[in-house]
Amino acid sequence: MLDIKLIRDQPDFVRQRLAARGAGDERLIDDLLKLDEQWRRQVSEVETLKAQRKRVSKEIGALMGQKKTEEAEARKRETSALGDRIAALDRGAAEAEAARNQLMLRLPNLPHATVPPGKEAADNPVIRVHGEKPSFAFPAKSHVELCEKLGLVDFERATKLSGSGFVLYTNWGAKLERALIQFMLDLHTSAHGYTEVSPPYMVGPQCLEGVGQFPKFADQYYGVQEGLDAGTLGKLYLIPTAETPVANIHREEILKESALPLRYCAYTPCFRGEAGAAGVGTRGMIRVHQFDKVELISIVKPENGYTEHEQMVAGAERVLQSLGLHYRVVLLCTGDMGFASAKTYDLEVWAPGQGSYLEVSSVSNCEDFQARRMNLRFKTEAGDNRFPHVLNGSGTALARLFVALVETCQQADGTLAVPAALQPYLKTERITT
RNA sequence: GGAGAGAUGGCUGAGUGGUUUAAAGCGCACGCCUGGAGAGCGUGAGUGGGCUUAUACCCCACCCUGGGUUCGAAUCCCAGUCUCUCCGCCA
Repeated sequence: MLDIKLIRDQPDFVRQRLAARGAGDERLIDDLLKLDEQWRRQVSEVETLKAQRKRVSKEIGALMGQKKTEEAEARKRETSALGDRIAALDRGAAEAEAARNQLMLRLPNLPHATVPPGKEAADNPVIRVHGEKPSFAFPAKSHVELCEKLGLVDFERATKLSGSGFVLYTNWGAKLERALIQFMLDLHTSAHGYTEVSPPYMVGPQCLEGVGQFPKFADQYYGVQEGLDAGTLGKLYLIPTAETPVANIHREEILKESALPLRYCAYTPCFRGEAGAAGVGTRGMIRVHQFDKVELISIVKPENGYTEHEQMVAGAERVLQSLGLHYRVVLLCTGDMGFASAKTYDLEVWAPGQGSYLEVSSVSNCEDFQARRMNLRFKTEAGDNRFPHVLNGSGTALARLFVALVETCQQADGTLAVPAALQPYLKTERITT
């Protein structure tokens, strides 16, 4: 959520920054200012009346105390109409405020000044490249073929269980998935200072609203119903990312300044409806309804937001480096950023069998956008309550990492050479049938 | 799922319709006192919003949430949420 005071004081600046994102949201600013103006007018009017009512009620109380019943009754009659007027004005003000807030919740974050202008993914500049594309003395196979030959994934039976977009890891595939999760958690908690948490996989709608997934993108997530009780539908949602529960851990709290920075690391499965994405990358496991991910969340003082951001990207990169994967870091342009983000880097890992880069991490500084929605604050030494910066980054997402790893590690004989970093977890140097 | 109890400020806890702002205690901050500390004394301190150059003044709202009754609600009425205890079921 943007700061209403910023919108009031610098509407042109806000319009300009929203326009840079290219979604046309800047047109909402006029409506919003109109509603805000209306709300403020009604509030100050109703508050005057409330002050009056309060005064008279006290006088009536005093008269009653002095047994001046007749006078008290007379004052009551005079004031009886006041209540109705207040109620009517209150209702009008509440409506204007609610309408204003609905608009506020639908406005995306403003891009940071260092975000390059652009319309789409093709406009994202590559910031750096790590390593080189591996070359093979044989034709590189796709992960689909490798996984089937080595029995790592059973695509057909996954479909039998849950339809398309689901993965059944089997044997070494399941072990590899688990090894990757544990390797990443260990790396972030021991080397990067994150505290491991294991959150609920179902959350209330307020958590989705808090991070900016609701209300605008409500059609992309799975709502849960308890048994046959349709009345419970919509009370809980399957998390689309660990960001949803973890960033909300301290919602509605006022943290001590000394508690910051807070750094959390969590493994969770992620559930995504991917509505409208049918047919796009559905082959194999590039785009699925359920995947595993290790997520990083930082809550920091605003002045430290962007150094934390760089540090978080470096932490996610370390995962790919340790696994010997070739990747590049991309800075998302204004038109390609997520709703809540002010600045985002994507990590794209090379998948030889696909002949393309796969997005395995997205690291964003949402500045105070989410903190405002969650009403998460910290109290400074001086006693002021301020909104912290909230950052999230994948560290990293599986399924796609699995794909890139399998395709990168393939050998001429169709087996996989396990990277040194994973050997302690898998207790083998080679994955064969 | 059944039965009961409860939800008040950072914490404990009083308050069942009014006459000044939610008593009191603990904890907290500052000051006085002291060589220093403690005790003691004094002062202050919540959150959001409106009005403002202003974190000043003034005003409004907030005693779990949402409705209602009333001139007036922490207090009365209705609905809901959550927590705790016991029972049942259960990994």
